[in-house]
Amino acid sequence: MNKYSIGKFATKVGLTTYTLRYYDKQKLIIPKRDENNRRYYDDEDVKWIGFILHLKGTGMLMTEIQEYVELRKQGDSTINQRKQLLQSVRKRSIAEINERKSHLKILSLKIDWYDGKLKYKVNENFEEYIKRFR
Amino acid sequence: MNKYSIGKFATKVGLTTYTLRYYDKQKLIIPKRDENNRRYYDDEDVKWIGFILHLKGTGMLMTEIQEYVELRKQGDSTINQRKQLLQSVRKRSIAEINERKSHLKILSLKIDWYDGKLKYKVNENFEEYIKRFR
DNA sequence: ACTTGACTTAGAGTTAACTCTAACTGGTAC
DNA sequence: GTACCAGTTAGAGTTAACTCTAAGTCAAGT
Repeated sequence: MNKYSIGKFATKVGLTTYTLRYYDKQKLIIPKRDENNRRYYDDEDVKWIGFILHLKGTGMLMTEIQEYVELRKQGDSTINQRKQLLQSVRKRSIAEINERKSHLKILSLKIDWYDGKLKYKVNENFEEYIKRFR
Repeated sequence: MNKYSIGKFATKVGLTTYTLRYYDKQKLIIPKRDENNRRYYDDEDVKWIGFILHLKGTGMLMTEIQEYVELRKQGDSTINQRKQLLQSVRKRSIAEINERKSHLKILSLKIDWYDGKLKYKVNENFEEYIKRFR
């Protein structure tokens, strides 16, 4: 099994040693220690941090990930709870994406409207323009 | 033309008076003043704050909105610059959505994997499971 | 021997966008 | 006449997630 010092691991996963010590303190990922009390990470940790980064990428908060870690530590009896936790994050994340998309649509319409002004010298105001779409 | 005090306007647009004074200070939306130096907002401001909130909703930063405001103040000669600014925000926002979606896909797969464990007592590990999709 | 990289605790600084408090003034409505 | 809403400046506090510094120790590698 490969062993990585905090520095090597940081490079491998694209984080800084500061962040990793911070995650350790926050109990997101707690590495083992060698005989000199130095942290070392293994390939399981590579998988685990990878998954954590996916969770973060969905907008899951650190406190929620901590909760997830707690449940995980308790073993298979908490699988249903973990699933529910992820489902609620999923729901929220999808809602956030949809909201952002709807704002993005307005922004896109504004760009189109500018295009109309620039290319065809259209002079309808944006509020009227926007009504004709959506 | 309707006039709104800061309090009425705050209620109307769903912000607080603190936030509106902050936006004033930040030059996002600068209302007119009455004879007693009190801010008042009109229907143009309603439209404008609405648009600002759409911009914010796309993830556009306040500094970028300030830049946009600056250009707008300079009149029609800056339309092309404004369009370009919005296009760059649009591009970034779409990229962020796509990234979030890709993380969300992994999270969804994990939920499905939990389902397999719970309903069908499947025992394949997640890393193997995940390889079969995407 | 010396550099490098690890360790510790404790706490300060950063970023973005608010959010609120203090302490005071002043016009409007009931 | 008093409550209410507005105004001001200045600055502190909040949230999330880092990010970095200080000041010191300790062990391995060249």
